[in-house]
Amino acid sequence: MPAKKKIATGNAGLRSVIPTGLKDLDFAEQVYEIARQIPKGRVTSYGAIAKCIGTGKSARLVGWAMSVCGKVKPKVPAHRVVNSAGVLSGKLAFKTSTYMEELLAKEGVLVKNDKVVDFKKRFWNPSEELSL
DNA sequence: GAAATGACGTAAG
DNA sequence: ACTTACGCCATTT
Repeated sequence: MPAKKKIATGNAGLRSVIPTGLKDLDFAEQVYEIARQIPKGRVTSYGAIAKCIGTGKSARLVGWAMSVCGKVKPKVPAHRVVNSAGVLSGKLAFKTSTYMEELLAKEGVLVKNDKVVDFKKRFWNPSEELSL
């Protein structure tokens, strides 16, 4: 019964980057809000974010939201979000195919063969850390 | 409107 | 660890 908690973001700019009548602007806002709270040097997964929001099974939608996050301001640390296997599945969406890995390395997160090293230890669970 | 697509996830072989 | 298959849901064709 703890219905989803609405997070006030005021992402007015988001409207302009989303094409036609997007229904889940609300969803996207929450995804970004959580993503921005990922501590430096930590990573999380799409599914974890989806679960934290409450949609649970809509991990794909989190990925979709991230695909347009590059146009959103303030900037979203999308490089800290990987899939459940710890793979940098979205690295191709960055400026260069190595940019995502570089950003992570810069924050102390080592990436080997497109996968986060010690992913389990680096994993940051929003549902727990945000005390939801 | 049906079929395909996708920065996903879990289960099974 | 890798591949196949299925479920999920908004967007695109």
